[in-house]
Amino acid sequence: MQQTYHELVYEVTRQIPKGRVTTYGAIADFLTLGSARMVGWALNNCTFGITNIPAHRVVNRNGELSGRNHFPTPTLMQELLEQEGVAIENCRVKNFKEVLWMPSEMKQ
DNA sequence: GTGATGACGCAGT
DNA sequence: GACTGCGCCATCA
Repeated sequence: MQQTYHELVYEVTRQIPKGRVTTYGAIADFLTLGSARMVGWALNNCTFGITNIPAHRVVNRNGELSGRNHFPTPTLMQELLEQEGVAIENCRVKNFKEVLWMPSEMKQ
């Protein structure tokens, strides 16, 4: 069993604290994947069985819920984030900078 | 085996 | 400040 990108991405995504969000770039940089696209691709596989992966906490560099279209319902992502205390404005994370969480914080 | 696509990011214009 | 084009690696047709 090889720890592919998905495994790593899943693990990192699972470590995202409640009320916080991270970006594809942050994960890509932390895992040194080389490109944020790999993260999106990995999460795409994750949605295959929406397990315990809070993919709704992963947004793009702009803080936009770019992946909402891949959820059962486009609003689910926003709903979940709002329930966790993350303010969403026009499909974008409000105070994105304040709720932004980086994988490196996981170790601290 | 080749071409196109993907839940993105960055540099250049 | 906003938009466009290119690159990243892997998977699918």
